[in-house]
Amino acid sequence: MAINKKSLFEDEDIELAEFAKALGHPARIAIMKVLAQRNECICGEIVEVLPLAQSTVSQHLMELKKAGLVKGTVSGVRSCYCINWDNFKRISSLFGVAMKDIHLGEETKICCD
Amino acid sequence: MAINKKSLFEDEDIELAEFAKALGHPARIAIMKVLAQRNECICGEIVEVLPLAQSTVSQHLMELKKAGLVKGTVSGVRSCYCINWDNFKRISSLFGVAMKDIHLGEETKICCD
DNA sequence: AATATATATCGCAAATATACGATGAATGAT
DNA sequence: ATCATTCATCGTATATTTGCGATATATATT
Repeated sequence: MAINKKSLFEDEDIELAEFAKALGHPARIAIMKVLAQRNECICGEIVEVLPLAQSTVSQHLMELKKAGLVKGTVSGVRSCYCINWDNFKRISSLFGVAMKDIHLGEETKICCD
Repeated sequence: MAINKKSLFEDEDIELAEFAKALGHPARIAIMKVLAQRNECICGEIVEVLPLAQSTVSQHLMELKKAGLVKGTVSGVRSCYCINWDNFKRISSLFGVAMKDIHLGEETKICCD
């Protein structure tokens, strides 16, 4: 019974995992890259770049939004998405620090060989 | 029909996503932290630290192994797990660079407000 | 040899994710 | 007012993930 046990973990671990999970699909990595590269907000151009149906891209965008990495507004017929920089900077930095902390454990380790 | 379309993405995006996905669960974040902190390889001590059944922890370890972030050897009755530093350093660095690249896109952006 | 211990694996159930086409809602163009 | 365009959402099918208990396996211990 796949009960959600995630609330039993530390808040930081949950937050880090949510960030990682949001980026845990190549489509969403690609979307973030596209959003970062273009100088204006993007709409359905993302759909053209990705090898996925429009509805599927929409779902991926929703997930990135839910994770706080992206925000979107409607401008006429189109929807305008862009990176939620405040959140992205905060969480990606947190993640980077966590990775660096893990890395600090390397030192004296010679094991599992 | 959930066909696997992942092979249609760029290799780098796939690799980054696999790394992120592997860390996309608080249990696996916690495991990596524990492995990094201890000075010897850990076995079932991980089970004691996590709020999950032994079999579930074993599965999470398998996933980290499959993603190349962890390696394990058998030593007697116990299993010894530790971080696969070569791989971890390479992929986490790749991921860090990708995040930094995304970050470079911030500049002139004032949108979606 | 018999028993205990540690861990992996199997089998299962439920939840979540992935993907698409079809449809709906809102806006822009004619 | 009608039609076209853009995007979100719904419904659905399938795949994957998450989780557990039960069982199997391999090594210590007695």
